[in-house]
Amino acid sequence: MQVLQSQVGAEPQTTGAPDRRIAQFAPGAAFACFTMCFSRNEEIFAEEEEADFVYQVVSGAVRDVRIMSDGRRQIGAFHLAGDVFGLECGERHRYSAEAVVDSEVALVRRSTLHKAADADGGAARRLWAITSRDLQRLQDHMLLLCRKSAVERVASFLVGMAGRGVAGEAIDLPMSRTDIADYLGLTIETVSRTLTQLERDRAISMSGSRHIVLHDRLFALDG
Amino acid sequence: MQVLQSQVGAEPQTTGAPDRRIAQFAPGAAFACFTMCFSRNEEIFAEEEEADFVYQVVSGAVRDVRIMSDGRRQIGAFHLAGDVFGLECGERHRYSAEAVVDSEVALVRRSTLHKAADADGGAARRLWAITSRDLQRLQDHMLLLCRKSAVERVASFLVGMAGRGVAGEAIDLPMSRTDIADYLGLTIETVSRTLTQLERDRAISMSGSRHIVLHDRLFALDG
DNA sequence: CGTCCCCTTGAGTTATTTCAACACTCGTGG
DNA sequence: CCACGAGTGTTGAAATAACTCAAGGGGACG
Repeated sequence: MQVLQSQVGAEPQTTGAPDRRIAQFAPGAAFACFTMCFSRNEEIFAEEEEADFVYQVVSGAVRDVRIMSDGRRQIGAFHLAGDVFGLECGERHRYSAEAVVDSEVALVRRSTLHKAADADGGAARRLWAITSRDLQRLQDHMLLLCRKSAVERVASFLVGMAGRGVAGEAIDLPMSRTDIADYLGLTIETVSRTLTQLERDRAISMSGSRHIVLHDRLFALDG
Repeated sequence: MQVLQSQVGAEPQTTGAPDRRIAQFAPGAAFACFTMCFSRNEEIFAEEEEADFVYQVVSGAVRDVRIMSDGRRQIGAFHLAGDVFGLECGERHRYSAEAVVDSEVALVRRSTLHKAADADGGAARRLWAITSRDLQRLQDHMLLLCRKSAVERVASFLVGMAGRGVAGEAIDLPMSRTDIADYLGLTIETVSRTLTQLERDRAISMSGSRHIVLHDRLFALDG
């Protein structure tokens, strides 16, 4: 997956050391950007913060987080290499974003995008398409949270992750059980037990808690 | 709330009898439209159907519905007078829409909107803003489905509905318990029991199953 | 070698669901 | 006017999926 033009030689740098490049958000939507590196669990932007930038994962993984006043946490999405995140039509971010593992991220100024959108209907429509795709993903995820069992949630999650990586049944999960639980609306114990059960049922194989091979029968469990 | 310009004299008509008007989607976003009436439980458009039109509720209420192959149902949103729904960036609808009660709906051709968007960045951005607002509502709703208890879900729902109607603590719920349950990710029994409990706790008063008066303490339960 | 973090597993608890019965409203038709 | 049935909402009792609490395992790292 080509994320950045002239990506050759893009090595992770220390936080705050920018490097000018071009971010390719979609076919026909390229923008001047610079890149930054964030270490594991570092916050990329905060909820309610001014949305001065739009982001794209170059390498690593990012999570969208919302926290309730009493500490209950929800993860709205995971972003992998190539994914755009933090794109807001309004003035402020509505969730915070954190690096799941050490990650490199491309930043584009929001003003750049909005200027392009105001000048050119085609550019505006491409931004709209990105938001629209996010909306669709959320709708699918809402159905999961609304009506699926724990086994179905975990199965859907694994199948979804498999569909995003390189083809093949083996996947690497960069995120912790806690992250998965807060994404699926379960507890870490339930996630852990469910994975164990899927392995007992020969729907998956695990080697280490983050490397999982999916078997055919798993797809039947993805409600 | 002004929904249609020259709305005076807009009487419900039989399904399929169009009437040319102007739909005011947002400040600065007005489009030629016609109106149609749908009776209770009638389908307005189906999942996967070509998205030839965009809709706005004139009167009544509309629900977005998704159904799983085994019959499990989810309601993604309720739309009341003034709300725009069925706006897609892609070619097809991703959920079906049904009238909750007898409703009048304004229709705008999708091609009209897309032409306006391609020609004018400002128009495109206003469409983007509508989708972005939907996205925000979905994010809030996801947090509810992910982490809130039954009491919190029902309380949030009531407070949310109250915020959409005319000011005041009294609200009319046009939708059935089944609709509420499928919106909140609960069963009808749990919704019913929770409402009864809220009334016992003097957080609400009910007169008939669809007319509810909210008391101050309810807002504390809205997690 | 000890500590920290994360994951797993077990046992007991609980919120919510499931199943079943009953109440209420509203047309329709005798 | 009342009987009837369909549709909708409420309530109770039992079942269960998922949660909570608690303990232990294993790898990474100083």
